[in-house]
Amino acid sequence: MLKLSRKTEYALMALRHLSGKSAGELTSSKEIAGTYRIPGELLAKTLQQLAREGIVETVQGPHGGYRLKANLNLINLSDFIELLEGPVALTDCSIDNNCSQIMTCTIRTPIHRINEKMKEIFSNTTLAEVMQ
Amino acid sequence: MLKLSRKTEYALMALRHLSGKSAGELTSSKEIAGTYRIPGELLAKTLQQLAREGIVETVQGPHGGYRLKANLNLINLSDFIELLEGPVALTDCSIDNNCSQIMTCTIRTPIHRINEKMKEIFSNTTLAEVMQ
DNA sequence: GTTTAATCCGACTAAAGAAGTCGTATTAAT
DNA sequence: ATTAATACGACTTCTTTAGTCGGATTAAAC
Ligand code: FES
Ligand code: FES
Repeated sequence: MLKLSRKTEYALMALRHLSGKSAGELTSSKEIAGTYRIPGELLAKTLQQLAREGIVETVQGPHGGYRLKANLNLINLSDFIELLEGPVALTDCSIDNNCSQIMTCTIRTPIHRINEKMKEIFSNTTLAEVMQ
Repeated sequence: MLKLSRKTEYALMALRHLSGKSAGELTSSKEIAGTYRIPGELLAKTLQQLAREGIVETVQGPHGGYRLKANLNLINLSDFIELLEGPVALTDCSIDNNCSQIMTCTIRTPIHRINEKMKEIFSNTTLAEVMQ
């Protein structure tokens, strides 16, 4: 139904929170979850994923937490979404060819065209812009 | 995950099939389902919905079936998708305000901006173009 | 007027995906 | 040693989507 997953939403909110902090400052996932009433465990896992991808940095142990690592001006929304929820594809066949309709489908090419335009919007939007 | 539902896919394929027929000619839902290996009952229900919306016309009884009614140049993809699967909204709050995060959310406005661009793409595409 | 081949439509079930929870391990400051 | 944080996989629950079924209606053909 063309909706972003909550995971993506939470990730964006977390990044915005982090980008409001002074450089190097650490924030616990608990603080963020508490502020926005987000399920803590879920946010934690999401932040861990962002850490693996080099978007945030983590410090373990008491007083540990997360802080921004990547430059949000250099990450586009398309890559970010694909990171968290897989390929941006209106249909299965938009990316790979695992679509069950592939042999008989008559709308593949036009849908693909629209898909490209959609991806373009996301590609042309940086995470920094989403934080504004 | 930003994917169209199968219902929408099937509906588009059916419309394309119908638009290949000569004006006034009837096609049974069974013929279409058979051609593209689509579950018959599901396609039938979808066509019935399109009929209620005035996009196709139906004739009951033996030798009955469906034929195009609306001009596909005059229907945009945005309306079509919304007809079949509800509002095009990246988040719950993009349309109504039923989002659970509404009080604390910090990314509402930027997401809304992107949502508008996305809808614009769909609005600027007619069904006729998708049939090409 | 009976049979038949189609649409009609709601209710149901099954499958898939998303969201959230839990348990346990690791890390490092105090 | 204790504590407060991250790390991470497995699990459960919830929601949505996909598909099926049963029975009604319609109208052509015989
Ligand atoms: S929808 Fe996948 S081939 Fe057309
Ligand atoms: S996602 Fe709904 S208010 Fe932000």
